[in-house]
Amino acid sequence: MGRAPCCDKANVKKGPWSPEEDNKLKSYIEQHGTGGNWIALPQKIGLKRCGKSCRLRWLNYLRPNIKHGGFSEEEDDIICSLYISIGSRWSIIAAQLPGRTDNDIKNYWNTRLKKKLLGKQRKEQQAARRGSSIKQEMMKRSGGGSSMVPNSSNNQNPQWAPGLPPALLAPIPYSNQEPRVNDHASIRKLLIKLGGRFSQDDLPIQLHGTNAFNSTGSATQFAQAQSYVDEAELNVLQGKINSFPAELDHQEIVYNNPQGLDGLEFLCGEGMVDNIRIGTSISGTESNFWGEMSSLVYPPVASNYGGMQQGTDLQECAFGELRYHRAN
DNA sequence: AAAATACTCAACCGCTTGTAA
DNA sequence: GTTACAAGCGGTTGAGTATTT
Repeated sequence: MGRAPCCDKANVKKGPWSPEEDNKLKSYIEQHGTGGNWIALPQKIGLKRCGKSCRLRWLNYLRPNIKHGGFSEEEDDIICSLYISIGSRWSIIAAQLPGRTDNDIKNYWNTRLKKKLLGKQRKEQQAARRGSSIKQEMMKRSGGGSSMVPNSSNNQNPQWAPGLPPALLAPIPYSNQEPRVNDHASIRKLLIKLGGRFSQDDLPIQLHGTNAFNSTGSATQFAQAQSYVDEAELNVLQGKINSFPAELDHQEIVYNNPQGLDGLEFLCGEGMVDNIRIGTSISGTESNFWGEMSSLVYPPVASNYGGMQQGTDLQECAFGELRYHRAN
């Protein structure tokens, strides 16, 4: 048995809003507010629209102080930075950009920002190819084989082409099987690796320097973002971890980042997750970027990440974090 | 000039979350 | 604790527009 529809679909108008409809909705809300019930609102004002549609129209277009288009470089940076930190939580990202709506940011990201970044990626790829062919040529001439020479078994090693992860060297992952899920993770990786204005180091600083984290509202929003990691997700995560093939144990789970974990199977298959460092499987000394990022972005949970980095049970840490945020 | 293709973005859909009864 | 319902959210669609061939 499915959910009851929120409105009578047969008697509801769809499609673009007319100026008359806009005026009706706007003037009513300006005078009376929403009345706390969007579903009832269209009937009150004689609009043949679904309540959800009214809400969306108001929030995205009619509400005062809405900005459209013309995203600044600063806004780009904030969006990218937050995307790295929290993924496609558009409403939370929008909360950091006054006058911007989640829909606007989402569209902007999907249509422009992502491409902008992929443009950077292509440049990096070209540079890498140039670099690797020179390297190969040099190796041929020197006659020396090396473990760094790519072959069928180790060309997913991130150490090959230093500074460029497999994600940048491989074709843009847009397979039929996993068309989008992994996109979040690979783009995040790209953002991190691209350096420059999106470099790992300046992200948190930049965010603190802007309005992103210094308002009380932001703290709440980020606590909310954290609390999205619920028990069910953790169970799924645990399942994924348990089912990891042994050869992947040098890779790193993106802690506390459910969207990064989505599509993990694919990432592992493609060798796109650099390091997995879970519990006793932790190895190597590379820094845990997500952990570090999160500890900077979400100061209250830093201790938990510390615990995880020392090999503390993942689930316990994550639950501890949940408890913290829910208690707050 | 016309057709094909690419791009943008407003709006919809369906799922999850929060909350009141 | 359970149920029902509205709000909120992110993913997706499709019409309109711009650009390329």
